[in-house]
Amino acid sequence: MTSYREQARLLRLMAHPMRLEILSILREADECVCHLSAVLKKPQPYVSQQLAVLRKEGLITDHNEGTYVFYGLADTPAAAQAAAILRVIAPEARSSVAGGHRRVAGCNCPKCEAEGTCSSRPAATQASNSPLQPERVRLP
Amino acid sequence: MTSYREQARLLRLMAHPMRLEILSILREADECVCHLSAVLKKPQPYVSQQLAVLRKEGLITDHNEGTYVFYGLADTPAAAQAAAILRVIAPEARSSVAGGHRRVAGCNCPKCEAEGTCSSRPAATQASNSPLQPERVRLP
DNA sequence: ATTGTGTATGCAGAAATTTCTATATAGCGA
DNA sequence: TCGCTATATAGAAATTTCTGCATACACAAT
Repeated sequence: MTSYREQARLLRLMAHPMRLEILSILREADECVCHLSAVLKKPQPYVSQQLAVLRKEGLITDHNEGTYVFYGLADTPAAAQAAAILRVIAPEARSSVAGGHRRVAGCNCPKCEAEGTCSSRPAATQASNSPLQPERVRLP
Repeated sequence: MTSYREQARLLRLMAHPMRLEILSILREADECVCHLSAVLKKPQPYVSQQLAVLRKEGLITDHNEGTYVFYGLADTPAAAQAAAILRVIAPEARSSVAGGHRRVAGCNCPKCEAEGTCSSRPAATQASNSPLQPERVRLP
């Protein structure tokens, strides 16, 4: 039986808006760091740090695909409990596209690029959408 | 739909060993402050403070019985979510006496006094402070 | 009024967390 | 190789939380 201290530890990991949203996103699909950064509208180092916290506690795992690092829920008892808690506090699916990857402007990962049918082109919304990331504008 | 911030707020309330144990106890039965203080082996002001935190957020409610204040899970959506989370992280009942009150040495509340079959009876507790119970333990 | 008991609250130092900036590492293509 | 991109990490400041302690409050009995 897990002690209250351990249980509180798991809850504390989730008791953070960003980490909670990250877990909520990863519950549906694996995503890369830049994707999370774009969705959460937070600077990449900040997202990376929160991911490191979750990874250190065994809630999520990472795997590389080229230069991209994809994160997903781990296959551990703690992660299973976290998923169960997520189902309790947010039974409904998060994204509009149920159970899938949601393309987002500002992410260049292959997973995002593969989906051609995106309503909003990155170029149109990038200027106003992500002022947190240093903008890399490619001149022709 | 509740935001991640609100959800994280609820989780943070529970992400604390003492508060978690308090909720776990109150899930089974209403208890007075002195009872919780004795069970948790923590000074009364400390317990009261944690109870105040939970009460302020609407997770628990209190009602007076004489000088005693009994706390129990509130009848709010937040409390219902908390109970659901408790069932996830600790499905089994906490106390040996399932679904009931557990007498504890150091608590003089009428609820504890009513149960006569206790292994350790505090010798110096002849303080007849139970206005609701006619049967007082009185020394001649 | 005074005493005693149960409970609530305010406060201060300590400890932990949040969040940012700056910088380092690593893979890929030219 | 170099430059670019994606990610990780270190450090630090601001903020919040934890926790023990003293004391105040409420109420009943003396």
